[in-house]
Amino acid sequence: MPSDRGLFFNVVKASTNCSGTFVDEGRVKHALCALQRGPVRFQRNDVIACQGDSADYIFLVVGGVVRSCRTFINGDRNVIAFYLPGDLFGWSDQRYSLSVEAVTHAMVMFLKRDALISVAARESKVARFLLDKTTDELRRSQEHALLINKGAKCRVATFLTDLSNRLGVRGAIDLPMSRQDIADYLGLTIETLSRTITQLEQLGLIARNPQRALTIRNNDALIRLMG
Amino acid sequence: MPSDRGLFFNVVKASTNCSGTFVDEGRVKHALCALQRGPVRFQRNDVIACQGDSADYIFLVVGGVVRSCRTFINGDRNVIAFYLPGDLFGWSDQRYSLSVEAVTHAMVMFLKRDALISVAARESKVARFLLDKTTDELRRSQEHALLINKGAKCRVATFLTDLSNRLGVRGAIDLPMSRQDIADYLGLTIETLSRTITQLEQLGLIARNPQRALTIRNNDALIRLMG
DNA sequence: CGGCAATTTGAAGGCAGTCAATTAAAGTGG
DNA sequence: CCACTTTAATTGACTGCCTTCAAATTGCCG
Repeated sequence: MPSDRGLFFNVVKASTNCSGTFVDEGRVKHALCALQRGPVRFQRNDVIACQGDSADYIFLVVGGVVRSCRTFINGDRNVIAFYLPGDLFGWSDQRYSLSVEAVTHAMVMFLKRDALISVAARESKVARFLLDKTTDELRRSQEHALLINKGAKCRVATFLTDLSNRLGVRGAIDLPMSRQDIADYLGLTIETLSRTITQLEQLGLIARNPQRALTIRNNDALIRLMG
Repeated sequence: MPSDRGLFFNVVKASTNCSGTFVDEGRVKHALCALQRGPVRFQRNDVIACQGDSADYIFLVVGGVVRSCRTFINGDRNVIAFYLPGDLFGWSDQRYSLSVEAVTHAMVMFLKRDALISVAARESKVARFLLDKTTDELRRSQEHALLINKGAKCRVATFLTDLSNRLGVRGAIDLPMSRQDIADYLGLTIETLSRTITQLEQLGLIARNPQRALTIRNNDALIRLMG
């Protein structure tokens, strides 16, 4: 793992996939170092940022899994997205409209938004990085909105397939998040989620493992369920 | 209305809200002119871009209303978003994952994506403009995903409130889109949508007008329904 | 081993969907 | 301008999926 100092620079550099193309690597590195705070460690379910807080920072996940969600006055909660290492998010003006919380133990880097934008104004590689990350998240969000109109089996099948892709694992998926997290993300109750998982198990598409892990037994059938 | 030539430049300039801050206005204008095609006129329900097409262009709505949607093999359709004049959208790599269609007669400007990105690399104002538009759309998309988990009355109330805000009208809203469009956007059937509108009417929150127009009679109660 | 939280399973109810019919509105041709 | 056709929108009756409420089970951590 790289040193914390310059970590964000390394992420940008790796992401833009073009070593040595910064006009002045030292200067860029220095600028990015100056605006980064952390990474900060968080425990499971810690609140990283709260809806309503002044939106001064953009977040970069360095380790673990993070969720962004909204909690309503009646206690209902919706999870908007899960973020994995390398994900950059948290664009708001004025105040956060969503809370950010640690799903697992997590390491998160805080990037001062204004400073980040002014670095982007000088360094087109950084600007490009921000745009790429944001369009990625937009695509994800749109797919998420589409997903919520489907039946429970499709939602769960899609969730499991996407997650195993994002985690880069084949076969056994060690679910980082609770049933409640998944249910709130998929717009289901935990009961319906649990029943749906049971159905997929009985159909032979997946198997339950110890801990929270699941094994995909019939990937093709799972993908077919996604429609 | 401004001349078509340099239209995109004028949009960027107006949006960045800082006249005279481009280092070389003439050069920037020339660069932006070179990458823009159109605006092109479309009739109601015309397909502007089709899911699966090579994603070479970004779209800027100049007039009318546009929708982006996905149609599934079984014929189901979901509307992801409606775009109004000034909205910029269509980020995909390789191929569009959504179709873009005219809701009303519409004028759309086509911006070559690669050219746009390379202009953005040289002009930080343009890069900032792209990032702002994209984060705006991301916020909208996330709110949309949240909306679909709510009851029908809340969805419709939120839709009407948001639309009247975006259109900048008070009282009477001349709905630009069909019931089917709205239903597909809200994740409801047209029957449920129709019944819900009737309910809101009977509650005295809205009134039906000739054409497709609606009048908001009790804005506070409508906002209360949004939760 | 005991206690608490998370998950699973069961039974009953509600909200939106489906199927079908009616009404209203928009487009066409005489 | 009106009769006719076609499409969009509304209304009704019934079904089904997911939710709600409740209980049992499992798993985790002291």
